[in-house]
Amino acid sequence: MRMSELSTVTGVPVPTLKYYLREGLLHAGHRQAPNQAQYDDSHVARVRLLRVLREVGGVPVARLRELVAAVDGVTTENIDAMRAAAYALSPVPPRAGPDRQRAREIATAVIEAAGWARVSDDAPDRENLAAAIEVIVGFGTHEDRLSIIDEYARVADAVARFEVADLDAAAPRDALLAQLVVGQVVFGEMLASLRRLAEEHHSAVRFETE
Amino acid sequence: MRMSELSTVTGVPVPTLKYYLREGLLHAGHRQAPNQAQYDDSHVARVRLLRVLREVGGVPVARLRELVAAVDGVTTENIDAMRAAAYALSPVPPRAGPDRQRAREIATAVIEAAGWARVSDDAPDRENLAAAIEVIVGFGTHEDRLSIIDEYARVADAVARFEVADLDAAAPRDALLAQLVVGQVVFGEMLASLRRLAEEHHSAVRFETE
DNA sequence: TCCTTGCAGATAGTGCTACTATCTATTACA
DNA sequence: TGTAATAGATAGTAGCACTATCTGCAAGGA
Repeated sequence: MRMSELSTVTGVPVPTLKYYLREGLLHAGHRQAPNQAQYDDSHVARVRLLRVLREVGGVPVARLRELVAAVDGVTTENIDAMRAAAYALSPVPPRAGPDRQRAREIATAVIEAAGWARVSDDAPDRENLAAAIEVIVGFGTHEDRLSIIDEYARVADAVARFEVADLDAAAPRDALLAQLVVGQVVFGEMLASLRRLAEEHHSAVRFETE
Repeated sequence: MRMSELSTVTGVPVPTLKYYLREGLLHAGHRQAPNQAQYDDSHVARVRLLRVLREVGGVPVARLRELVAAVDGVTTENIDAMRAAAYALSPVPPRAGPDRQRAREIATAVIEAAGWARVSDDAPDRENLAAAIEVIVGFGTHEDRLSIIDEYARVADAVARFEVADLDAAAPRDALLAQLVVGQVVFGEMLASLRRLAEEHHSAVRFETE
């Protein structure tokens, strides 16, 4: 198919497709002449993945680039590509405050308590977790808030267990990673929405009846 | 205190404070001369709230304006201010695809099944939830993925229940909202990090041992 | 064959957001 | 007294994600 057809099929304007090509987010079409190229289903799939990540996941284009590099890497094992994709979805942790070191220790303890032995030492979410814990520790006077973290970890474990089990191991890597990434982003957004809805309900119950 | 002191106390540059004044996010100081005004603790609290919302919550300034209107409204109840804060934290839903209507019906059913009767009809997260469901339905062939949504809702319910119980109802409104926002955002980030860590562990277990 | 349409590649421009800088006239305070 | 700070107004900036325009060339129907 030609670019205009790719555009109509995906609903993405031609200039935007060109932009994605320039940015290396979309692989070039099969060149047939200096100014002619053919696109196929792999392009359609890639564009759809990019749009889901941008629109649903709010992933910035710079992140998409790293992520796409992981998806396209031919030399790495599946697990390495998946790890790279997962890392690309981690936000940049906020700058450390005075309690960060202590928070890091708590984070390590939480990960150990959850039994996540296969998490690598340089996983960026170790730092993100520490950053969140630092804020929680620094904000309230309640030390007992920390007891809830292991509870959260159990919840996360159950969710992740389901999602990983749901992956289709036989799928080609593109599809496998797309499934992982879409699962992470979309299910993550869904959980966030559900959480806000639940909070609206419970705060209404609490503050309207007092 | 004068503006420069407000600036050093909050860590926000003077031009930014002036910007917030212009935008109506920060109430004017107590005027003592045509070019002199005094600021007090209420200004410090407000600036802190604004920064928490912007930096931690990523709330756009346009949203802050709505939120501040709710906070400052003298006639509104706490619950209205809290609802406004919660709405400000909801992302703008992606544009609807062909399955959105069906997704909306599923979303409504999920909310009902969870027992969240106090969620208002115009809660933006109804649409966000529908958007996420639409992607899930549209992406995979598995219809049985939908069964997990109620599971997620139960998790969200437990989390929200804890967080709302932890709020200090006696605190001044700016502080109460800051607490709500920090709770929502930070606990949300923490849960997301834990989720990615758990996914790394479980996918390592699954894909390295196969 | 002509001629309209589409294409690739390059460069430049747009719209939005959240500040940031500069200017003027005035005031505080060491 | 004079330096620094202030309010208010206006203009400028940086980053992001596109979007528009231009050039030379190719494709495919009339």
